[in-house]
Amino acid sequence: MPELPDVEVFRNYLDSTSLNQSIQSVQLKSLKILKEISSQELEKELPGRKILGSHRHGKHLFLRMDDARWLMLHFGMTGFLKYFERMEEDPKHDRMLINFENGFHLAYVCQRLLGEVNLVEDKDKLIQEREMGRDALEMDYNTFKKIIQEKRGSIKSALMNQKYISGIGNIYSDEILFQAGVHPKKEAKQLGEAKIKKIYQEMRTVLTKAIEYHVDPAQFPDSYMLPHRDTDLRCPRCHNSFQQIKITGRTAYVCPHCQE
DNA sequence: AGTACCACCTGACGGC
DNA sequence: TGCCGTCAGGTGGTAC
Repeated sequence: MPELPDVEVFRNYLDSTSLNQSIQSVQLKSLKILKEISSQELEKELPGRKILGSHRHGKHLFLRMDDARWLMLHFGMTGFLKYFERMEEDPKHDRMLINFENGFHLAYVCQRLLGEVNLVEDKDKLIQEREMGRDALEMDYNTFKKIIQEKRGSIKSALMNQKYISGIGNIYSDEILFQAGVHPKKEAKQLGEAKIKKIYQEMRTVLTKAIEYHVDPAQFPDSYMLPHRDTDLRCPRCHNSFQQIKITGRTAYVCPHCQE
């Protein structure tokens, strides 16, 4: 799931459930989601603290703790959050459990263990150290244009490169390019200014709308690719079949008739 | 600076 | 029922 819109939905979910509550205890159930920090440190440092707010950068979620540190969550390909009271509701692949003093629990769930949890003093320093690009929804047009014009390779891999633009993954890059009528294999450098502008506008529209629809494909307009990806595999415009091609190892869906 | 390929992981699905 | 290959909305390393 977790591209920019998914993580924004997680953020809203967290904000409406888990803020300003004292943490009683924390359990790490898998060490594989930890890269820079030990389970002992998390289990020792978080109890007694509260989450005061949240910030999203691309696909990363940062939770601001009341000691000014940041709990960083990345969701890999299969992660999400769940807030619940009864332990029977604890999801199957819970990897970290935050137990609040009010009796509720927040689970960080990550089936394939490709996500990461970390606790840092300075989130901006981490963003810089890990060379994360500007968040896709925070990026102005001129910066976007410069990035696209300077990149070699396909427009799809340019959009998905987190080092330049943070937040867009396989699904939403397909959707943005479908809406813009641009073929994902098109060389970024060869795009004219009108097309770059169109892609930029569609990037904003698609990501914003996806958040509004709570990333639920059933709520997307029929004119979007997403609802058709897992069903009829047909282009809602021309009704021809979507083609599946490989671009830098990922499966891209494309309508050869509507995208050039 | 690109791409191709592998690795990290778990699990679902189709073919035999 | 079981085994096997393949694939999955992410990312990082390596070789070319």
